[in-house]
Amino acid sequence: MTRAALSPDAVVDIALRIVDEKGPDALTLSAVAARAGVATPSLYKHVRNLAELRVLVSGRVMAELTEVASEAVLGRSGDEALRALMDGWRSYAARHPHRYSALIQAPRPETAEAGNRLIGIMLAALRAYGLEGSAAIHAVRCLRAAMHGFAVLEAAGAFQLAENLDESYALLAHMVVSGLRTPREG
Amino acid sequence: MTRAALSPDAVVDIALRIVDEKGPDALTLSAVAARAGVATPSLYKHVRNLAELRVLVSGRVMAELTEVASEAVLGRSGDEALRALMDGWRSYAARHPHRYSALIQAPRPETAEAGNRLIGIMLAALRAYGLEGSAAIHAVRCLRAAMHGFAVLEAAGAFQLAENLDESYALLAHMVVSGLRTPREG
DNA sequence: CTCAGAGGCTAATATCATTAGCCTTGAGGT
DNA sequence: ACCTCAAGGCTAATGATATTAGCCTCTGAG
Repeated sequence: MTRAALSPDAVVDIALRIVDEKGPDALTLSAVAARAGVATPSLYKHVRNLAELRVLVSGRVMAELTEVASEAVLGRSGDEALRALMDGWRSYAARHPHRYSALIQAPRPETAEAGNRLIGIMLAALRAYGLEGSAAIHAVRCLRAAMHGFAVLEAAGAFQLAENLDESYALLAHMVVSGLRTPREG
Repeated sequence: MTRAALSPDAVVDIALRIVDEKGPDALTLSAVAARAGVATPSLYKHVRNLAELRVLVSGRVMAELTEVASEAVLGRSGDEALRALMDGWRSYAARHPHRYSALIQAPRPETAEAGNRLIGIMLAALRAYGLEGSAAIHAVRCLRAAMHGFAVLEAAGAFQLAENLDESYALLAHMVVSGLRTPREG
């Protein structure tokens, strides 16, 4: 390494700080360069372009979320594991709303393995429900939709009323659990 | 009206067409002006700026969604109403994925009444479950999170596996219904 | 027939992203 | 001790885009 200086990871670090402070829309190469104390074009030595930087940021967020999720599930099973996963997920999103909003949902090869790991954790959290094959996939999708939907709306400040959000989320968790336990008619 | 020409509504129409065809990120004043056959600055005679245009677009989408939702709930009640609402919601999002992605969740005064109407419809769809006060609010939040989460992920192409999406969504609906019907342990 | 204003236009400015091409420095081989 | 070369910075230049200012021209109301 010819110089101390920047590196792709360092650029992503700075990007994350900007996202946290001013939201995903404020993530611009100019802003990153300014913080790095470097001219904008210099960043291209570390990152292909803005689009790629966004993907890298998203990947980092996904990794953090995976960390949180995996810790939540560790040593638990059944409803407890599921609730812990859901709580961890929401709490991460609530702690870092901008960062969570920077998550790119459209599948990208660069974040494919991180995404798969995350899905693996959800599958693990559902293991106790004895879902087979496709049933497990459907369950993961629903779990993901529920968690993500709530997280997005909460991060956007879309829940305006005074009612306690923890209670709302507890109901959401109850829906997931009872939906998995209750047999489906016809 | 001094001229046939443009109008705020016409501008939004064009904006919607662009969003539909190329996604929300392609919505730019240049693009709108080009389609309108007008110089970019002329648009400022009809719309305050790009941010406002986005809000107007979002308002239009919200109104359409309200229309779909209200039609779905009309003449139905109980599980049937809830499922019809959910199906209508998802089908709108699937039919117009870009448009759906252009929905702004952060509450804005300009779209407040449209949002309230939408929430009113969700409340109506839940009426048969006999929820009182706060309980109804929590239920609406969960319903909204579930529908929105699934719609966002589906629109983004986040569900990669081959499993049938209708089935996944049916499970989600089942979760909501059974969560509302099943009593919650303490 | 007049005239005010709605609605277009051009010119100008600022911010970004991105590319091209140059320069310096330090790590390693000789 | 040198030499070289590439990594990593830099400046200059280009091209979108948004936005503002200020001008011009119909058109419809009086």
